[in-house]
Amino acid sequence: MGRIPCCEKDNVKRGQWTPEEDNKLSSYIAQHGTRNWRLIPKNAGLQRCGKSCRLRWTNYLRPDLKHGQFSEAEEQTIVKLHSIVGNRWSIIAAQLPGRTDNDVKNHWNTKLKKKLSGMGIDPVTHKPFSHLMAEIATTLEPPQVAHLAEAALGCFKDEMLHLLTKRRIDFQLQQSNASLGNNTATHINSKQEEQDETIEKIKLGLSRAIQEPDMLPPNKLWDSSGPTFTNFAGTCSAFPYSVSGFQYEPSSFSNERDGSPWNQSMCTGSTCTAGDRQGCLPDKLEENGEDSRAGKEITLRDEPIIFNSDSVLWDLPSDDLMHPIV
DNA sequence: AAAATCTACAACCGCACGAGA
DNA sequence: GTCTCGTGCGGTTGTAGATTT
Repeated sequence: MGRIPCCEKDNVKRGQWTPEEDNKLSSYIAQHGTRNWRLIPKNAGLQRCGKSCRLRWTNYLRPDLKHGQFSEAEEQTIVKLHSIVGNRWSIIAAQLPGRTDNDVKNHWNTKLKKKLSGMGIDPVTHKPFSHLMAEIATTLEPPQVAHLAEAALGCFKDEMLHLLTKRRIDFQLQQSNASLGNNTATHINSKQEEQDETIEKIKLGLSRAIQEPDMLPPNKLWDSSGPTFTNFAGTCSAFPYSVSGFQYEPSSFSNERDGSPWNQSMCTGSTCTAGDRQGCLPDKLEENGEDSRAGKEITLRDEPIIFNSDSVLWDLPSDDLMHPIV
């Protein structure tokens, strides 16, 4: 037997809410509270489904909501928490006062994912793409590695060319050239040179990541004792360590023990070993039982809850958390 | 100026859970 | 234990406005 619908779909209005509807809902809730969502539309004189009313209230009308842009601190919190809990938007939103899970989800999907990708970081694993490639490369035979490198370079090249030829960048280059008194021809030449140089740097960085044996110990790819992404980034300046207006905040990820800003983010991946978990976080969180909903205890496989009031959430001080994640 | 494309965000949908009968 | 109901959640879609061609 299927679930009965929450309302008769024929009789309810859908789509954008009007200011009048917002007023009706807000004033009804101000008087009567949010006790029974199924009854609220009827009693408030709205031709909406109760679920729609609940969503409208929780995501938009609630007086404690923030409606402005996400601050850099909020973005960093989202990135950090996402690297730990994944797409558990309600958990992430609980740490951001005035933000809803829908807000956080939308912001992640529209902006943060792209920002991370633009920084060469996989938004799913939170690992640098180059290291993912290198990790894959360790499982391949040398001829296959060559093909992989070719394919990766193709992707990088297309992406970089796309980015570098964006109108906005042209405009910025044009402005800087204009201020130097350069003409259009030199502008185009310098842009082409910059593309070529960038591609060469990508090639160098990727080949190093794949070839350097020390860089990727077979069974402990992200070991804190190994070479760091900082080193890699140092050899490949085209790989953006920070992107205008946004940083992956190496300082807050910084592991005092080895000075590597990236090791902790690397620990989120499937290759993170038990030893690596000291001071970093698990590759995957496992919940007690099958429930993956907010409010449940989150545990490491055999380890105690990682979120307690004294513990450090990565390097996010516990004070930064609005609500303990349990 | 108009069409095409992109972006951001609101809203919807279906599934799952917990509480209570 | 089972069923119903209310609610929470995450994924997806729709769309208005902005930007680019």
